[in-house]
Amino acid sequence: MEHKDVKIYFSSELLSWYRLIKRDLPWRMNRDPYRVWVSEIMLQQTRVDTVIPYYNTFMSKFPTVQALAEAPESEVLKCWEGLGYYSRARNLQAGAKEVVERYGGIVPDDKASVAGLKGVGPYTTGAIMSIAFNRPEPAVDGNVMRVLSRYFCLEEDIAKPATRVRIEKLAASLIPEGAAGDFNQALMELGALVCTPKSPSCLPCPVMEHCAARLDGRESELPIKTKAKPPRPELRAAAIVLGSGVNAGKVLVRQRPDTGLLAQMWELPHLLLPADKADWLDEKAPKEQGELAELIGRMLEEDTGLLIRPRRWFMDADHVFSHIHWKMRFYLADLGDESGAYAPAAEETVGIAAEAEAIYSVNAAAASEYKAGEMPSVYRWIDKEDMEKLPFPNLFLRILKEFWE
DNA sequence: AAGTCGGGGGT
DNA sequence: ACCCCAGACTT
Repeated sequence: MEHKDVKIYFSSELLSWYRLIKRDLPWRMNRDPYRVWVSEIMLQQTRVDTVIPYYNTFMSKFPTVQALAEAPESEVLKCWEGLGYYSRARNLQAGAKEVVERYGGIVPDDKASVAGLKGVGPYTTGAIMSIAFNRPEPAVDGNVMRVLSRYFCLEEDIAKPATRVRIEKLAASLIPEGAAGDFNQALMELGALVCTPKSPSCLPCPVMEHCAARLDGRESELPIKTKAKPPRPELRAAAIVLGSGVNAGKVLVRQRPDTGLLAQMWELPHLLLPADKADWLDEKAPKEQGELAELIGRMLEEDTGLLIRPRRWFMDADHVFSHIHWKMRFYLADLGDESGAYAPAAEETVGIAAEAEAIYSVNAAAASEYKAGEMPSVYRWIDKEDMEKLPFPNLFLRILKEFWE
């Protein structure tokens, strides 16, 4: 069969298949460009099943572009809590404000305008233009690169940006007349349900007959993708500081800086330790816990002006981001008097070693993720009800929930 | 081109 | 454990 016919076969069979079996998803209720836009932002690097409940909550809380544009940012972030990549939420709201101010609250049927919105890159531009407006623009995500790599037996590394650009041109050439939205969704639906990353199920595939990778018996070898570097480990000491007096029953939390990792989210106060102190978090070296506890206490005292006394170990927790692996140790602390001290087991050594002092001064200067002069000054005492209002990343949410149970 | 940005589910 | 996910942005 001619190459041209292999392409026509692919497009036509895939489109028919999609129109028969497509899933009934909340954002497919209609083609409201705002609904499409929100769904595509949420779906960036996030699975459909994860997004669905967030999407429903988000749309009921912010049903229109105007509603989103006018909402307090903390409410938007709270709706995004646990979904990850929080800059998506802030960029989405910035985009909503731009649509209100520049386009009268109507998402423009114009590629350049859509592409100019914050958080909207090449994929999302194509998705919005094709799904909401049925414009013949490609929408190439991980699914599409995988499906097309296999069907056409492409051996380019899909981790390279240049590959996506090339596949975009191929994808554009496959769009059937007048069916851009359905076809682009069909490609992704196939990648999500049939042509999956591992062990693709070729038998039910609507285009298996002319799939080059399958005909070569290489469907499980494609696509080719260089693997990512493993996340670097970071050791962190954290504290759950219990309030007293008017703050009895409350815990000290702080808001992160407005840029960078977990920007503007709330967290329990913590401190980065040098990488060569891995044994400090080794449970086989409990004698070091006194030093670690004193360290986090002193950092918090300096930062808050409060007299903070770590009392005992609470729990250890690991959390893995894409590029960092946090190994955390949490201490319970309170606002003790000068006589208060960390209460170690009998065999533990209490006191602050010279080494610990050195680490502390490094951290206070610049060694944590906070640059000098950017230490978070926003501390707050919260109870369980306050926790429901402020946005926390999941790692701290889990600790707080465990603490209050 | 490489690094920065979350978190969870599948295998 | 490792992989990937309806990617975008910064350097």
